[in-house]
Amino acid sequence: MLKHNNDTMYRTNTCGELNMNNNGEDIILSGWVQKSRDLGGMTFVDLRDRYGITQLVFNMETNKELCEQARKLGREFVVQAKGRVRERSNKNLKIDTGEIEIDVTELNILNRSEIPPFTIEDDTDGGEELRMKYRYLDLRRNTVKKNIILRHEVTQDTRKYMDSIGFIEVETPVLIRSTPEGARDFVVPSRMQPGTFYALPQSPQTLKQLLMVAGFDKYFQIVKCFRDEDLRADRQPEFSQIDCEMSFVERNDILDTFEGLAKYLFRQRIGIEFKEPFLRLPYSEAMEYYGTDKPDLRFGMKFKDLSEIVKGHGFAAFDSAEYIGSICIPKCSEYTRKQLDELTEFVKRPQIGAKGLIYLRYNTDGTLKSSVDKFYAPEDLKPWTVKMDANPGDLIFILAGEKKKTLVALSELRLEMGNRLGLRPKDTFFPLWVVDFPLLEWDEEEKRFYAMHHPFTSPVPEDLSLLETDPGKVRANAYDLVINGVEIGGGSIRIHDATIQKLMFKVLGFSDNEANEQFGFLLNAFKFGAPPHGGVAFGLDRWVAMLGGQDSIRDFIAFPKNNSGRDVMLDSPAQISSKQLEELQLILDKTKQQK
RNA sequence: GGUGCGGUAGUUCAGUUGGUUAGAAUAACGGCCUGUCACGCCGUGGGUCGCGGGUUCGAGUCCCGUCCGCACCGCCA
Repeated sequence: MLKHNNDTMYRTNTCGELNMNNNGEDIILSGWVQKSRDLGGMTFVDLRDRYGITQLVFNMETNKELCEQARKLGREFVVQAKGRVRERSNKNLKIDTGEIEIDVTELNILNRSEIPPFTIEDDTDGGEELRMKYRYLDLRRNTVKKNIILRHEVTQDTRKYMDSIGFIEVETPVLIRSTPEGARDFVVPSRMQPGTFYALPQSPQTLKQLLMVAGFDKYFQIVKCFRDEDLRADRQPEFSQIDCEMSFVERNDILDTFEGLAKYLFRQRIGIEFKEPFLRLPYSEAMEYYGTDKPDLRFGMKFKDLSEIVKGHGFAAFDSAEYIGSICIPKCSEYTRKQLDELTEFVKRPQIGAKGLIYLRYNTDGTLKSSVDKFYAPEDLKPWTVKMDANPGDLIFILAGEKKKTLVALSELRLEMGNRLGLRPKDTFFPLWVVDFPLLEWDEEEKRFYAMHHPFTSPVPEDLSLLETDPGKVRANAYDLVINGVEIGGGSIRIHDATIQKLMFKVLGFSDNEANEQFGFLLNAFKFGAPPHGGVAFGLDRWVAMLGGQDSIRDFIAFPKNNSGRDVMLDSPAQISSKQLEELQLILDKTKQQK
């Protein structure tokens, strides 16, 4: 190790590591001024860096000049302090370095700072917009900093684990070609071939399949993906995936392999051990019992269909309904009229769109009280409680209507009740695989099938014969990893047979020519010995946010975009010069621009 | 593309039925203070009420438009 001359050295230690073991040592610290407390005769300065905070002390009696210098320090000044570690007379046990302080003998201002627009503290006074504009200041805050560090740890763990089981990381290009299926592409104009465009990958899907053809039988990559669609708290236009693909595997090989990764990350990062294999729930059951393809199974409230029991009593909303779904809320029979009205309003909101909410109180004394007593005598209501396995003290909610919509509404109601009853704690995790998704989805507007996952997804073998006769019934050999109601990742066994791939394109309405034009490179590759293969991709941002106990992925990305896809710090996207436009042979349609 | 909520001091917010000089906290600045760690006390400065238009004797407040932010629906294979 090089020996440094202390006169030329910025620091000997960080602001997070000194304690009583260092008592009496001469040290140098560099960092930012978090706060100073001027008591007249003496001044305390909290010096902060990535590692923590150390208190500097200045005393009027021992060094008047230095103390006055310290008084002039502003927040976020970058300073270097030389001095000696000593025990505090008043210890602060809230911080790691709270037993010691630095008796400063020399103070150097390395850089000054303007007054920051918000406080650099865990509980900042800054609003979201301001924090994003000054993201480099926001990142100095503990809460955001530790999220970014967590992300680092998760990516390191992932690389370590994947390497240990024989996967190799391969980088795939970012400038590729646009494909018509799926999300809207981000597009980059080509200068050398004016009038043509690259597209940024929505995922390296086809490229990783080509790597399988190339014989790299276990591939992974932590990779940026791009989708030009509207944003949400858990959706950014550029995001990162842990992208994986394997050859000579069937579905269960993949699920087992990546269950291993999931368990490893939970164990390493938050010390949670999953001993049992993850539940594997067919899509059809997820929809029937939870009304969603990403159920939160931290709590029950499974749906049941009451159609057979409740129809035929003259209550039109039930008698005319395609589906009558019900959930049982434990121990809520005492819900007030106001609470029930609130929940009725909740399900009637336009986003949910239920017509109304029927309730049945199963009182603790065994009596029954429903909002449809006019149509049902108590003895008619009794079978409801039996069907729902309800106990005295429970509350039963019923929604009726068109099946698809009602399931969605019931799902929202279930989650709302889960929230209200505190059944969705941040430190509890219920992972599961949802399997056997439908292969295709019918688009009523375009009158054609779309691939639910993507066009390279293999049907489950026993449904293959249906592909030409009844495509809507075909199940895909596809799976999602769902944790706490969040889709963390998904994948499938791919088609590796050129004939089936062609058939798939045909079902999707591609002519041979169109298929060749868009995906010829893949179909060609399949002529040269494509191994059976499949894979999965995990949303890194969502996974890290989940481990960090938050819903929004924004604070787990160093420089995220805002709700409208803008980077308010860089002020991007932005206009480009007319020279740039000329080079690209692009002309803007001024009539369509607002400014 | 749509729905809801919001935009007032550097910052976070309050501002009643439309009515006199738009407030609080915090931050900043000045003064006092020798064990603070949300230090304390005294004082000072600080406003394009997002922007444009309208109604009115009078608009932060009501109306219309617009921009920006957040959440959601559509969208996201």
